[in-house]
Amino acid sequence: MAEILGIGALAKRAATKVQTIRFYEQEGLMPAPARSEGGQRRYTETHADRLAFIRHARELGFPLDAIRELLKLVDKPDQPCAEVDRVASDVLADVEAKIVRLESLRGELRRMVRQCRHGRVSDCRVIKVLADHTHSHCLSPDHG
Amino acid sequence: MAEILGIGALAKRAATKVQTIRFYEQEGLMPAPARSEGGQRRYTETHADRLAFIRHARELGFPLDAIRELLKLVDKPDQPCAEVDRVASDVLADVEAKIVRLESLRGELRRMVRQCRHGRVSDCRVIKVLADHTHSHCLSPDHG
DNA sequence: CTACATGCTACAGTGGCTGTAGCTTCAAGG
DNA sequence: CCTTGAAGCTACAGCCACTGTAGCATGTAG
Repeated sequence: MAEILGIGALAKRAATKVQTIRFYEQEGLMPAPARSEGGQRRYTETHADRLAFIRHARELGFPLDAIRELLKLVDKPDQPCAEVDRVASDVLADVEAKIVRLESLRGELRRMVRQCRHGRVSDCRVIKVLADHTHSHCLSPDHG
Repeated sequence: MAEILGIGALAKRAATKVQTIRFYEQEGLMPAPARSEGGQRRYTETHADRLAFIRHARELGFPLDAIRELLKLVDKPDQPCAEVDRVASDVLADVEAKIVRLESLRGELRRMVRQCRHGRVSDCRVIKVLADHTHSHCLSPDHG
């Protein structure tokens, strides 16, 4: 154990790109690792764990700012986890809001596409709906 | 009728920012309008209609490239509208794919937040799930 | 004629990477 | 030991669709 990893090996483990790891370091999400004599980054298991944490959080929709906050909290393990809960709940609320909006868009788009009679552009329902500045075709006009 | 609009008035009508209109002109979505003696943009109803079309399409999730394509098609009203239909269907498919992904994320996040026992950070389920590199807590590990 | 609002261009910043150019270093084979 | 090719380095541009800012010029109402 206590394996030493080059940036490429670390990237492969976390299924990321090399540049992404350097970007996280630049952004303060990953700590600057030791360097070889020639100046190349040398990582440990600790780094691999941290990168896995970041990637998993990203996959779940946490923005980098939220992840930064979580990483700070992880270093204070005796504090209550209310803050952690809040960060996760914020991300959840954000995801839920996005779903609501996208479902509304899906409805409008489906109706548009369904009404298309496959005639000429001049008669196309899709074009007509899009050109309709009054939004009178829309079920809810607040998709803006 | 045939009202002449300054860029501010046009922006207000379309509920956009002034800069957005200039950006659309730069991107070739809005035609360059006439200018006043002093060099300020002077718009007509035609411009207002075109901007409304662009905004409505944007609200429905059409990317600018798709809108560019639609605007070209609008200028050929005698062609069949299969292309229009395809562009709209692509956007719909994109929206549907995003919904599927977000619903999966919502599931993971809800389970994470629900399992939080509101104790110490060191025991926090949210942190544990995120730190779990094996994704064994996840219903579907392919949220990446 | 004087304010003050509006408009102009040009450019930087957003988020989260990704790609490129032009170098240097590393590791394996001969 | 030497070469070769992969991998790494820094620094910067690009993606999308805007948004904001700086530093001026113009337009309009009183």
